[in-house]
Amino acid sequence: MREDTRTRIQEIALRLFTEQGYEATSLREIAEELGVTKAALYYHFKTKDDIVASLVDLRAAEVEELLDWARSQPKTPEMRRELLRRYADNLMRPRYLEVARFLERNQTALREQPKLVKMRDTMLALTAEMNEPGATAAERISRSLALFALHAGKWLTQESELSDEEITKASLEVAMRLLEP
Amino acid sequence: MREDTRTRIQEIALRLFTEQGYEATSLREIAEELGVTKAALYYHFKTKDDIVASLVDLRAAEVEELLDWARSQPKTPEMRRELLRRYADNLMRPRYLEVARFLERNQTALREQPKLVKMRDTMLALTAEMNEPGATAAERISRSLALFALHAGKWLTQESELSDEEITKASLEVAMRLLEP
DNA sequence: GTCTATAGTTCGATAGAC
DNA sequence: GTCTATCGAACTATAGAC
Repeated sequence: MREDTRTRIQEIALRLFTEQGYEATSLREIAEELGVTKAALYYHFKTKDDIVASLVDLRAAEVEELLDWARSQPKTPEMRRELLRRYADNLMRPRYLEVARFLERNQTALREQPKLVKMRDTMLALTAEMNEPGATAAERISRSLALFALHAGKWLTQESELSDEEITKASLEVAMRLLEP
Repeated sequence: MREDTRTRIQEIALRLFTEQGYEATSLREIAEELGVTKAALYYHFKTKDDIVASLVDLRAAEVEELLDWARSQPKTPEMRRELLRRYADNLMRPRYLEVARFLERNQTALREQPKLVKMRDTMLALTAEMNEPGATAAERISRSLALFALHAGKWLTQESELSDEEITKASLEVAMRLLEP
């Protein structure tokens, strides 16, 4: 049985938005690849922006869940390590990683998307949960960078002979070191 | 005496491309802000893409110079530290940093710009110069991330109460730690 | 060097038939 | 749910006058 059209639109849009950029991808292209006309897309999504919103939703829920968890925990070194582990686990899910990459690459174009603005706030709050009030500038940068290191490994994969697993493991290792005093 | 028009076009384009994105910025907007018509822009630059090329040139020269220097040096820990210092110094120049930010935010839209493709190769070669042949995955990621850490501090500045100097100093500190075994 | 004017194209979005 | 047909608006780029 075939996937429903709505999901297929999301898949194609996600790929094209990531490869070419949001603005550079027209609804005509998406429709053509799906084998329908633009008008059909408008049956499933109110606007082009609505497609993006539906993609953000795929990721936002998990990040917010992670923030809720972090806030329920004491700010200990072990909590920070566990936070990185959980974040790395999320990044392992294929669909999630694809959305993350799409969002990374289209920050400017989507800077006014309300759902994305909210998610950015959530991410910022997440880094805040990794720092005590008295943390130094180097500590703040270092710990924020730790979260980022988990993403960074992924784009190195493209040009490298290393396996996906090696990259994931090594990224987590580097991230963990950034937490150490 | 007024700045020449060509330079003013570059300045306005750089700002708008960074704020709104390359695709989202039309030549009409640039022309309006400059107080001329689109046609005037076409006198100074052959295409919209040509404006980008001229902006990339502002940065590419320094990165290539840095690569040449790195290749002339033995791959020692001290050479890597010195490389970070030089890279951080480059980032301090205002115009250079602005171009870096513009390029970061428009990677997808500009992925086929030949000058940018070349500069990406140069950056990749630069990270390669930071690793011995036998380096582990974690070392490779860590050292590549060190270069990136210098950029990362900059976007944290926006939301922080920290001064620019503190950020720069702290970023270099974090980057240096990423070089350590 | 800068202008007006416009060609040529594409876009997001809608109306209405089936 | 998908189609045809079309709209108004925006875009890049060019031609030619001044």
